[in-house]
Amino acid sequence: MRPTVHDVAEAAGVSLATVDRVLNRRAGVRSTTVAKVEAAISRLGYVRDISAANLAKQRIYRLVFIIPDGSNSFMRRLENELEQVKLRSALNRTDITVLKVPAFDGAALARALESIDSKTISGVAVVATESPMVREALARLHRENVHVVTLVSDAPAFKRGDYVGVNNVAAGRTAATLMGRFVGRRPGKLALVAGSMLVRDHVERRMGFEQVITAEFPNLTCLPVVEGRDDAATAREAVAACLSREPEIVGLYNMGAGNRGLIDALSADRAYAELTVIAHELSDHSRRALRDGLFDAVINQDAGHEVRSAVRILQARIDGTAVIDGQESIRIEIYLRDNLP
Amino acid sequence: MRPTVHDVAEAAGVSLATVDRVLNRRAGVRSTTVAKVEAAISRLGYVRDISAANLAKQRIYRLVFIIPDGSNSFMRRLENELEQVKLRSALNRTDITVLKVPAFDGAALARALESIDSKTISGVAVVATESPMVREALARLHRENVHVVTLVSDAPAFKRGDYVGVNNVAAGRTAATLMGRFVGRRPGKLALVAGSMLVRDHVERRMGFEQVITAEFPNLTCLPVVEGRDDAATAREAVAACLSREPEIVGLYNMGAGNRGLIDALSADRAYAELTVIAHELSDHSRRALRDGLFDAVINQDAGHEVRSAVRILQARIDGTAVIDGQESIRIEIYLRDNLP
DNA sequence: CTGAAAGCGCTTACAG
DNA sequence: CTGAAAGCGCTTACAG
Repeated sequence: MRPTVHDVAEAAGVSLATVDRVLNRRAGVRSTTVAKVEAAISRLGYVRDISAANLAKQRIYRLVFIIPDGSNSFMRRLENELEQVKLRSALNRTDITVLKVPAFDGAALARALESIDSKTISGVAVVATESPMVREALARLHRENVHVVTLVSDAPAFKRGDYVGVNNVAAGRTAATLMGRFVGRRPGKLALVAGSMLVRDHVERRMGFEQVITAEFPNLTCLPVVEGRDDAATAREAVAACLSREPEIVGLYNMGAGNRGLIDALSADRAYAELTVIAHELSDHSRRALRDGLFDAVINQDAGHEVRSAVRILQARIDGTAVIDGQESIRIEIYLRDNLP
Repeated sequence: MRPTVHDVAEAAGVSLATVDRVLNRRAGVRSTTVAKVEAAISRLGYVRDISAANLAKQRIYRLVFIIPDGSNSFMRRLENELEQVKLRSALNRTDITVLKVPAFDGAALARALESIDSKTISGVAVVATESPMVREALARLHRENVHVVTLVSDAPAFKRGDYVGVNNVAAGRTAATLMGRFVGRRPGKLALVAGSMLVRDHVERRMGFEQVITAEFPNLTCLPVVEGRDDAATAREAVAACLSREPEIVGLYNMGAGNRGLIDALSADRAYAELTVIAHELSDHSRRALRDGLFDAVINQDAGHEVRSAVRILQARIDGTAVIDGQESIRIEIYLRDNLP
């Protein structure tokens, strides 16, 4: 049988209340008493039963998730996964509030972060936009003991939280290797499409992509990045213009959202079916494009995994327990039409 | 506040004990009483707190995992992940016993299954070998209310359990698409290496691989399968012989274990560096081969995910709660040197 | 600075 | 067939 607080209390010659004080590092215990209890704990190999503790405490993990508003389908998928988690959240003594803020808007994000009451909220997960105001707002939460996780897009200047998302430089490199290998040895140009070069993920993916193309596929050259604003109509126009302007294009890499617009542009001319196309994020549209052969590969991150991971990490930080790294590391997934889940 | 058993008891005008009897479908309650309690439950929207129930019951989930013995490094990885889970298992009121049996040996597996005492064990996860004895042993467990999960390798004839693993036909198809695209348009032959054509996973991977090569890459032809017995030395000899016998080989697909032998054979002649090589399962050896450019892609399934998933599913089946499909579906992962975790 | 007693949401003998 | 009381492993006022 595992030892309990009763065993510790008896072994240390103190009461349950005192054991509890030591376990929870509450002030006001004589240091010799603390030592006695700690000795008993390590002698017995006592490990606290967190479920029982949470039951007694009637602890509820109050978490806030802040994600971008708008039509970006990956963000909507994230929101949908959050809804799923909320349905089961009562069972985990977890209460999740979702806040939506305008995309690419540091000031709005900072305001949302400032609105968080550290008295009632114990953890925050946020799709970060980089800005000094955001950084300061995150720092305030950290000072007030609110645990922070950055989700999908990191804020490297803020070092006090966990990041749940992929390494986007590596994701760009992965796309480039697939592109180079799929295109083969013939020479040609590559069209690059991003949402905005102001967003960190897209900048990083581009960097990784160009690194590999330059170093390993000298037959290919990258054209300047076309910005689609993560919006279907804008992306369609931008891609169509680029494709008609540059007849030597052999491949296209969309590192942002707006796959719907991209698909429309590619469907406009049967000659485009020859292009090697690599995009990000699985959705109904990108799945169909893979099945139809319009896309050759999709790089994905699992939104459900990210949401569940962020919740588990916040809970672990709040409880002070360990995080299982293997379980929480988000993979750079490659999908062909053959391995779609 | 969520309603509790006290609220239900009061609303139904009965005692806690009776509420508990109804909740746990214990016999010996008058049907009108059952109806009253069930009405109260649904009226209040009562949901049982499983942690509290497990605390009161002092429930321990006693699980047995049966995996193949031997040098197959994927199986050793599975075993290692099980050790990790066991380290944390006391926290989850879970007790896991690992049984190792000779690989490819249905009789030995059946004996291990027969040794399981259904009085004390409530769930079993097993890397299945197909045989009538195994099927009967699994059926016995099911009859005696032991929940069963097949792990990595399914036993389709036994339909009463969950399968935690990948679709191996799809995995073979995925390998073939990568092979065909990486090789390009030049004609040539493909070497296929398996552990044994008696194992279901390998048969299925081969089927998927050949389907796609035949249908979509007419420039390529698959050579007869070479058996490496999932053993390094045997695999090395078999591959070396095949490569020297067939000068027109442009690609090699290893659908089994034994990557170490494969790597040795490929390292023997610098000309082999030109080959497109696709293998299964990430390990120290296959990672290095990817980094060195000896392997072009590795198809993987996440052993840690599989073990944790099997545990969660067994717990859910024992508790009668829902499983989260998205969380438990095992992905066919593709790794290039760029997206290694 | 420390302890006795009640309580978190369940389940379990035991008694009737 | 049903209920009162104690207990699972913790925490929390409250009293001293």
